[in-house]
Amino acid sequence: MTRQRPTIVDVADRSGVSKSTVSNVIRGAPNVSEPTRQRVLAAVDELGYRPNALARHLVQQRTSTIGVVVGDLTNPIYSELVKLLEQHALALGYTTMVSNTNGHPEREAARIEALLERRVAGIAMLQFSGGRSVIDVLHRDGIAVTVISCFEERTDCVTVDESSGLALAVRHLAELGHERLAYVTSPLVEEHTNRARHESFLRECERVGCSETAVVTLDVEAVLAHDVRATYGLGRLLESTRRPTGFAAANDIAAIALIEAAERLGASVPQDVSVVGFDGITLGGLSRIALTTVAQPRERMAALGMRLLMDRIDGRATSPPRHLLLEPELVVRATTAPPPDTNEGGATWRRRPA
Amino acid sequence: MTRQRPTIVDVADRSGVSKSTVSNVIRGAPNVSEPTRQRVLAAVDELGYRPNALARHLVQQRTSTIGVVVGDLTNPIYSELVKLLEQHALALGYTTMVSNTNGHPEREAARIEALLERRVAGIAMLQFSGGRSVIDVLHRDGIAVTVISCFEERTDCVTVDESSGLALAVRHLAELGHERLAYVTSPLVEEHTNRARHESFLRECERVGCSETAVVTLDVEAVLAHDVRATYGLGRLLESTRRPTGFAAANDIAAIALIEAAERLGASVPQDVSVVGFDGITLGGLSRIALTTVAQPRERMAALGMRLLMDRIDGRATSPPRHLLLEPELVVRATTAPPPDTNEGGATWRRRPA
DNA sequence: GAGCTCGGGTGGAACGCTCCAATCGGCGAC
DNA sequence: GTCGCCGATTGGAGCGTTCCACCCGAGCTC
Repeated sequence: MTRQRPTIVDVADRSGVSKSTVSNVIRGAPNVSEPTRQRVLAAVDELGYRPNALARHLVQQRTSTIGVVVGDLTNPIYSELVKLLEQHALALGYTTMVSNTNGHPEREAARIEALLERRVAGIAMLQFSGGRSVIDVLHRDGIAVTVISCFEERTDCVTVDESSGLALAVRHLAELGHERLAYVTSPLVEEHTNRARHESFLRECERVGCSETAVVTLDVEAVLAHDVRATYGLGRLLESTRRPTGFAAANDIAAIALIEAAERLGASVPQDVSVVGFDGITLGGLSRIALTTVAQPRERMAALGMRLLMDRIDGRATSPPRHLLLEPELVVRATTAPPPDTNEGGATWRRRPA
Repeated sequence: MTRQRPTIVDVADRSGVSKSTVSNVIRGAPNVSEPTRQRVLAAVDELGYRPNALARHLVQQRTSTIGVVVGDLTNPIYSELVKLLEQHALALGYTTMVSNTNGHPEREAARIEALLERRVAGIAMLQFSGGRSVIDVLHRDGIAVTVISCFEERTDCVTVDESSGLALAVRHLAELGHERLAYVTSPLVEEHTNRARHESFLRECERVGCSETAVVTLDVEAVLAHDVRATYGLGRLLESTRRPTGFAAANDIAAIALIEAAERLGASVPQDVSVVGFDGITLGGLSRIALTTVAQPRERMAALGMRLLMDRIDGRATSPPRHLLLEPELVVRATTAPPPDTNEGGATWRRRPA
């Protein structure tokens, strides 16, 4: 730590050229004779010189860093998306700076501020913690933004068609014979997205002629932490004689938490209760889980999202926001089945004694 | 994009003070009179001024960014660790820059290079993709480094005591009556770590008097993608009459993949085969998985790791690397049971016809 | 009233780079 | 022999900050 880091002039001195020439060599500019190049490269090596990106970016007035803002890195759908985005960014010569907001609005605002101060070239938002007001901040700044995996009117975005996604889920349940459906969500699902998905759920319920619906909000973390209080609400719902038999979830994690909670309450999935997730996380494919779900085309979303962002950064795209809507796909596995036969006089399921 | 971003001198001009005073206000330096402060703040607001961290960091010769290098962000244990690390960093006034290497050595080298060019204050390594040679690069650079969740002699590190972890797993299986054990790993587990865990496994097997051991290497991604070829090796092993009945895995994901593969081959867990994981990922607690595992104390690891790193960054810690060894904890759930009774003449399990 | 202190404020030299305009030496053409 | 010409090389301004040394004037002490 004592010794100073070598700079471009140290390299210049050592190789007997000007700093401009060193710069030319480093940046691979043309018009540098081969012998000079070699001499410079040798000096770079001997001194252990490493260019300072801060200085470079400062003078160039642009960075090659892209900010990625995500609400919950722990949710596999997001960690997978982040991974893909990083891959694409890297291929385009950019580095990503991932910010996890943990669902805290203040944290989100702070992280975005930090990204802007660092003059990132663009920002990919995967989720909003503090609602859409952050969009105003970003707009005012004039920075390139792309929203991925949830719809946003005012910026470029690439999402799955949520209403058709929920429609797939509801129709699947209806076709199996379910007549009383419920929408499952968690506090971690951002409000706006949640509302959109819930509305789509209701709309499709109406369309298939299902008039009885319910909503379950599960505290996913509490359920996974085996906190019994987290299942009270669901327990009450499942005890009613006209309990829902089909559940469409806002995302796979909520669906998995629902299965966990339901089974802990003594109901079996899919015999007593059917569950459809939303996202298509890899772990849902495990045969022990075998989650029927509405899968999002992650690879395409990441690729297209990065493309939109690049278009903005390069100024290729102009004012009107572009919205890309992809088609989701229903993946039928083993958490859905026909509802229990209720003709024999009421629910077949009985709450397991505590 | 057309208008220039306001700089500190724009603010100075507008508020009628020098740029030094603006700087003092922004940085919250003392010796600024209240009226002046207000005037400057007003100008900041009107112009939408946002300080440029690049310039600041350049002149200060240090950044408030910490690099986090991780092999596979998709593995829950790592995404959870990254999340925790980011949280701690944020609390200390630092921002993290997460780099996923996807297990590619060249990618890892490139990402570390990018971090160093950006003059990060320190680097937290969660995993090595290209082996430990990167440590040399980091050492030569003289940057603060802390390795978290895998042991590294030459730098500060905080890990779980792997040999005692594997010992817990093996002893648990032995106590249940298993006599033929196998070690399960995947190509994603970094070589060094893998070797250490395997050796610990063998050592403890010997200690408990189990002389028959085997190794299974599962391509986790292929198993999850339902690629039958990925289970061939395991199938052959399970067909042998002296097949192992207890499996200790290098990590939870490998354990889960083993369960998946075994069950697809027709074996039941834990009736035919017992499995112990390593990591303690949250999803392992789902009752449908109920993975018996050796849990790492993630929170403590992240907290201590960040502390070690900060000590280095602030120059508080001096030369000799500090190694923190935490005790892992055995969490017994439902993937382990006594071995099937083999006294009745051989394995009870029979391969499910294809 | 001379000398001091002290709070508030300022000028300017860095920080390490890029990039533009300018320079410099051959070298072939006239 | 002089004149462009052209490739290789260089000086220096500037990117937006921080921070140190300095300045200024008001109030205090003796």
